[in-house]
Amino acid sequence: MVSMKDIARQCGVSVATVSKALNGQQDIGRETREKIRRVADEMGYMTNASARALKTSRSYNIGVLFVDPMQGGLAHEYFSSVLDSIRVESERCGYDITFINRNVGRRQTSYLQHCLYRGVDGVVVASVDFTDPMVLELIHSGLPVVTIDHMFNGRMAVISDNVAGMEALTRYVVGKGHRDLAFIHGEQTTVTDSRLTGFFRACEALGVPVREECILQGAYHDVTRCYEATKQLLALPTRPSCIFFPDDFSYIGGYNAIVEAGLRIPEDISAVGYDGIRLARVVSPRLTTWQQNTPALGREAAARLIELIEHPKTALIDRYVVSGCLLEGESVADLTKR
Amino acid sequence: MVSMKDIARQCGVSVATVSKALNGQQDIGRETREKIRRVADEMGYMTNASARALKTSRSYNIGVLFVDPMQGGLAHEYFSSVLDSIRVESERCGYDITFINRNVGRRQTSYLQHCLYRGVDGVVVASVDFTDPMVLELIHSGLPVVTIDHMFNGRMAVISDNVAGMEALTRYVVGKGHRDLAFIHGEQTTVTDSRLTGFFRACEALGVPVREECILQGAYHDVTRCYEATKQLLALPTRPSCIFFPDDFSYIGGYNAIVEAGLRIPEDISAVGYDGIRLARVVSPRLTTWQQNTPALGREAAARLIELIEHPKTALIDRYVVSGCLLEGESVADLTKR
DNA sequence: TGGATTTGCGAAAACGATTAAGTATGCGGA
DNA sequence: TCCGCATACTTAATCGTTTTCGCAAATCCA
Repeated sequence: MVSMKDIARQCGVSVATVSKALNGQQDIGRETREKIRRVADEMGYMTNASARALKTSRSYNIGVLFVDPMQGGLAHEYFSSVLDSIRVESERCGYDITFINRNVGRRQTSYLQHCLYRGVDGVVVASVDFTDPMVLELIHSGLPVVTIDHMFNGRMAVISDNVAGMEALTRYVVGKGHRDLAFIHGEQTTVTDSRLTGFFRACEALGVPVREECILQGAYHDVTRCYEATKQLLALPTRPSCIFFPDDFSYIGGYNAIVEAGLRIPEDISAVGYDGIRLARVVSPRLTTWQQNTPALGREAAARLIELIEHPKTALIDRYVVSGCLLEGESVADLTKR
Repeated sequence: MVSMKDIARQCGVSVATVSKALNGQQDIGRETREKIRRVADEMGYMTNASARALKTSRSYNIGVLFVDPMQGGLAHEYFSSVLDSIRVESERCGYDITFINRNVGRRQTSYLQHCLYRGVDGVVVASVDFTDPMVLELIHSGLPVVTIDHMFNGRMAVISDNVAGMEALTRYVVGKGHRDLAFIHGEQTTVTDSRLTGFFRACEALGVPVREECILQGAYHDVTRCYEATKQLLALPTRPSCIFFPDDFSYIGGYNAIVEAGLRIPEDISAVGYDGIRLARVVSPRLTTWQQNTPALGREAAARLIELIEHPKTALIDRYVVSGCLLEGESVADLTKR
């Protein structure tokens, strides 16, 4: 590896001069600077990130804590999409990302220790169990932190508008004339709570009664459980006219149950998902769903974190809400025209 | 941050002693070692990765080059699954992973330069354009490298058995009595070539003729193109009895075309995919496909790379083939029983 | 012309670790 | 008693940068 020392020797100057020339300091003559840069290029010089980080305490590395409760992990398009946009935005700003885990060498440590070990400049925390003490330790450690889809006092948060999104989706469905809704929700999490809130808020506002037996527990991304839940709903004396699924993927389970029962979507029963993953656009009939703006979610999280890292004094800590939009498919019947 | 200096002061020894005690060197007294370790724990000491890397030239960081030609990127479950298993295995061995990209600071560089910048100990190269000069530069740089699904002379490779997999899948289909096959393939890549080879090899061996008009170009992960290609196939004077799709996801396009034509799977026409992603198991009818062992692919790539890094003398460079397995669904009719 | 100021560069310390080489101590054996 | 040799530690150099301070030469102003 060619280092500044080599360039210095080649140019007949000191390493200090090389450093300053390469970093654009002002107290270097134009000619010297140009010569140094040219020679550096010719010799294929590249900064040594470790040395720089050691000296400056800035690694240009941001940690990403991304533990998914139910294995699957990146298999969920929602997560992989958010991760990818975090990566893209970080790279655009000159940062690399490092997955925060509990190993360093052959030992186990905490997430925070791993961050200290790598000297990350900040952390994006997403899709974890926000009650895990180790996660909380990290969040309250003083490191610049941005959380996704969860809020902490005094910490930056980027959140998807689950309440507003579900409220809008519900209003859309009701607007199509549906008055008997069923809701299969995911595991008990902040996100689930928000979506239920949005759902009930819309129903209440629009004067749509909700039957208790039509609110069922399913699970995100779980086709089997949603298949079961759907069968349960179809077996009711009076069938709901539209079913809300935890997400687009789990809708497949509902779809199967519905087809199996000899019913058609949307003629006999309507359905909506949540997420707006690619699958929703390609199934037939196309699924009506609420599209979360996952690219913006990741991008904003990274951008806010970097803002926080680079301008700790002026960056104001607050929550940033990312809005989604309705992805209208063909899975909701228009009852007003009948 | 508490450093070795702090521990040394606290214990009344030199930093050298602290370093050796913490790293398990032998020339330190038992009592001293224990005291130092205890104090280090109490003070919440953590190694500074930058300092260590600077001194030892080992970063315990492996680079992952993962550029997907057609955007989507991690959205493709195949890739995200491979990536995740690379990550898991690396972490198990005490390595972190860094995405290799072309930015450092606000400048553009080559992939190789980025690797030098971060001082990665080795690189896994997957899912890139293997003809890109910048990729080749990296592969031939002398850095420890493992490629996935592509082979270079003198470089370690982990590859999915596309030839054998497709051959086995084809044999299965033919075994079910199908004698008129259609094959929609993906873009021209090594992987596509291998699959076509496997397909034709099986057909030839089994004496199954293949009609020219039944080999069509589709695209991986592209529902629309496969929808079109399928329509084209269905419009033929005599319909093939089974269609091979580029992958499980693009099959959805074919499925839609088939349903639209008023045909049923597998009663009227059969279909198979490739990959074995989750979707294949949850659509109805379940898709018969070849399941690639993506967890093993990523795991082996990481394990081999680390072997190469840690034992450069003894690790033997070769190719490692990961076998998949048949994922039998309900999308292929058994014509032998008719 | 002479003093003040600016400009351009170098010397050296520091960041936090690792490691080769050196030193003090204790102990056994001849 | 003295040598030899472990044992347990310290000293000091080093990795590649950054950055403060200092200094000489050049330039400016009166």
